[in-house]
Amino acid sequence: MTAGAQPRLRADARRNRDRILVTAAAAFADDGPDVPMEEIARLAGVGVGTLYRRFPDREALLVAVVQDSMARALGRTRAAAAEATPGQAWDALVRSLSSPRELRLMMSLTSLASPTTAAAVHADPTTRRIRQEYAEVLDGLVRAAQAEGTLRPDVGAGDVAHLLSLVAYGLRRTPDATAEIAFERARAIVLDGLRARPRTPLPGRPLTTTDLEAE
Amino acid sequence: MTAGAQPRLRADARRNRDRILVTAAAAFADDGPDVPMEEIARLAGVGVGTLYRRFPDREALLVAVVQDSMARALGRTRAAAAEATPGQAWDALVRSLSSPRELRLMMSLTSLASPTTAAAVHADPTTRRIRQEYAEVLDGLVRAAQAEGTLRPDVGAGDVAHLLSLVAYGLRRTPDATAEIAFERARAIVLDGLRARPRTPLPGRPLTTTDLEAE
Amino acid sequence: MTAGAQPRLRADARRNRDRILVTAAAAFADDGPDVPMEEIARLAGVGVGTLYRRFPDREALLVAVVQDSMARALGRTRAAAAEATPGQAWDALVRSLSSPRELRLMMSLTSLASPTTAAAVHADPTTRRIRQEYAEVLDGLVRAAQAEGTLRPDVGAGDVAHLLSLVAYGLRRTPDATAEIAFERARAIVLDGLRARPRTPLPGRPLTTTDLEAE
Amino acid sequence: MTAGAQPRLRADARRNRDRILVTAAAAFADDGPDVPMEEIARLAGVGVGTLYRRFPDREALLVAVVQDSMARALGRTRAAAAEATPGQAWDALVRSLSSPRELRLMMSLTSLASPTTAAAVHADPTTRRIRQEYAEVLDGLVRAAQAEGTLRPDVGAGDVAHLLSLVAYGLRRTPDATAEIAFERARAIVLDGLRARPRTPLPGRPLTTTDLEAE
DNA sequence: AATGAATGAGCATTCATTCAT
DNA sequence: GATGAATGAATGCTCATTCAT
Repeated sequence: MTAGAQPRLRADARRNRDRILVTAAAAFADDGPDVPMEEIARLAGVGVGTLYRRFPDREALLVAVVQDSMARALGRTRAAAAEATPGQAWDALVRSLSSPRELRLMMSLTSLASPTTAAAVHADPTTRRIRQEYAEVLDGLVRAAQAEGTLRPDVGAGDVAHLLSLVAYGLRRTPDATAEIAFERARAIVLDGLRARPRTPLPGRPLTTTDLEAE
Repeated sequence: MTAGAQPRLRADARRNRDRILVTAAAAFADDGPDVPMEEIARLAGVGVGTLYRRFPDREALLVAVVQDSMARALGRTRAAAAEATPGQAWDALVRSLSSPRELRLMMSLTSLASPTTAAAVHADPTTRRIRQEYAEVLDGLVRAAQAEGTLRPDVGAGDVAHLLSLVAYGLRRTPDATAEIAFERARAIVLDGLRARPRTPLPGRPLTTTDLEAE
Repeated sequence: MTAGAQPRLRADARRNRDRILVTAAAAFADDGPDVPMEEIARLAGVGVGTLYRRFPDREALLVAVVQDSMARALGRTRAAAAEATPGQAWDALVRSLSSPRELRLMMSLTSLASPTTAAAVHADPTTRRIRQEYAEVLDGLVRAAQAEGTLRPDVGAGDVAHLLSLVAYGLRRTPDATAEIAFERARAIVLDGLRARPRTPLPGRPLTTTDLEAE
Repeated sequence: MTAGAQPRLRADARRNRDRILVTAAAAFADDGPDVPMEEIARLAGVGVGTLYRRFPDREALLVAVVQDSMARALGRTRAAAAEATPGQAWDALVRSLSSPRELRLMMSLTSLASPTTAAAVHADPTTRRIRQEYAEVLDGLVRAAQAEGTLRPDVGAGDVAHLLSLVAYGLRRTPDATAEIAFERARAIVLDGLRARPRTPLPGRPLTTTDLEAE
């Protein structure tokens, strides 16, 4: 699932690396890109030294987490595209956004970190490659959906990616019923904005501003 | 302009306070919620001591900046609502989102700062009051727009606020032509999703994923 | 005595700066260029923060100490040169080496620190200037001594500086009677090697290897 | 070549030990006594584990390197003494200083390392023994040279050793033509200071201070 | 025996905040 | 009131050393 090119690690080292990655993703998601490295290590149940042996500094760790996250999102989108029977591109598009926490993590890590770090993520070759492939898959879906007449013809894959990531970003950190609903409603409205013709009923009931107050 | 309750400051002190507030807003917007206090002071042309005399700690400063920002946004929305001739509620809604950098700052300061700080912003009474008034105004606009048949009837002010803030959030830190276009297109699409019936042509040309890569 | 160009410090800050400089010189001399910054701060009776406010990092501190030391040595040599009545250049040369601990510190800090740091010391403009002036004064003394026939004509100021610093380096860290004698004897022998003609009796008694064992 | 008392190692282990020793000597010479153990291991082409199996800690390694170096220097001096035909003690003395990098390494490792380490080197029995034998050989040469009238009678082996090591120390880390010349000139001057009577022409041309600036 | 992974203590440095001038 | 100096807690990172594979 990961995209690194490490020459092959000893089984236990591999296990540690993975544990660190998972823990770091959660920690970043919960506390932002500045969580103390020591806390990540503690949560992963390893010493700081181990953390630093695998990831030379915070930036490297962050890049790795983003890579992992992007790779997973790419996998999901690819799968959705592959399953799409002819005339079902729209559904594939919708499904490609179906587990948005990944997207949210990517976005927040990329855009909230220091400009330097953001640039590092951007410049990383593996990251570039994944983004590239992601763009291709999405582009295919967009054209197909436009061909089948479900997606409005005046948008591009960039618009779609932008909107989808914004919606994903709307997910609050704390998983919470209202947040979930707010997310689904926002998704539906945006999809409606993207759709070529019809209009679907929104789930749940209209949200009040108070609904959003719960953090 | 500000919403605090300071007893009344000497003219120069007042000037200092305002300068700090403006500088801090810019600094937070540019470098995130962790800019060193000393840098803010330097940029504002005062000593740290002065900064701390006005704002007992970073959190207080942040809260004040958010307050200021929200107050301004509320003012704008209120004005838009007031000007709205009957049958023009939709336009008022659109205009209420017309200077989105304010919104973006509010959002990022509120949601990106540490959970503790976010909670502090949330709990602050002035902040609560402004949010409350904001909700009322927005609610009025929403109902009016739905009455006049321009806004879909199954959404609430919460949905609208949520979506508008997401779109605002999409503005990248660096002001950049593509980012601007991306923002306007996203806004148009979302508004289309919100609109009761018609459909408007999007500005610019369809974005490719590559368009978004710049930054 | 110092060569910095600070715009003028508050009296207490100045006092602190000087205290840090003196303490650091002693600490470097005793424990080498790697003494913990915290220990230097502690010895100087200030917090680490204060140390870092004056000297942005270890390298800057080291450079400042070397500068200070070199400036002092230059002062001494200049004074010796100025007092030299005609025909007394040799004595001036000898006196310029009369408080060699300064020299020893300079040497060890310059040559024992990491190559990077050594380069930094070397590149520092103030350091360059002092070295330049030092070279000029020494050169004058060398020519004068050769003119008066006391210094062998086939050496240059570079040779003299090299030898004097080596001899100075021979001083052990711990001030100790034998080390003192060893230093004086070595100086006498080297001066004899440099002298045009005569030969002077060495002070003290012949040293055995055992004498040098005391560290 | 080494002076340790290891019970007898398997051939490959022996090879490893020697390789480590040689590599460590070079690394210490190049980067000072603080080179990371891991780097030494890497340079020697072994794992850290192996390094630690042979030398329980950094100090032990350092002591071993110094021992090796001293043993080699002793060997050379002994050979010089043995070859000395009657009336040639002076030349033997001179030749004993002929490969000074060894000396330089010994010196810097002994005197630049932390006081603790220096003490350890000092206290080590093998080291003591070698130093003892070295003192004896040197002492013989000194007396012989004084008997044949080439060495001034008022110096002892301690003086000679002190001066020779200082001169050796003058060699800069980077091998460099000017440094080489500076070393040779310094040696000649010191020897002149030690010589009973005559005076030899110095090699090369007089050095300027600028000559020494390189590095 | 060799390897290289894991550990954690140690040190450099930064920055929020307090306080003397 | 303003200033900027001093403080020290917090955190990133390195590296000697130990130990599982």
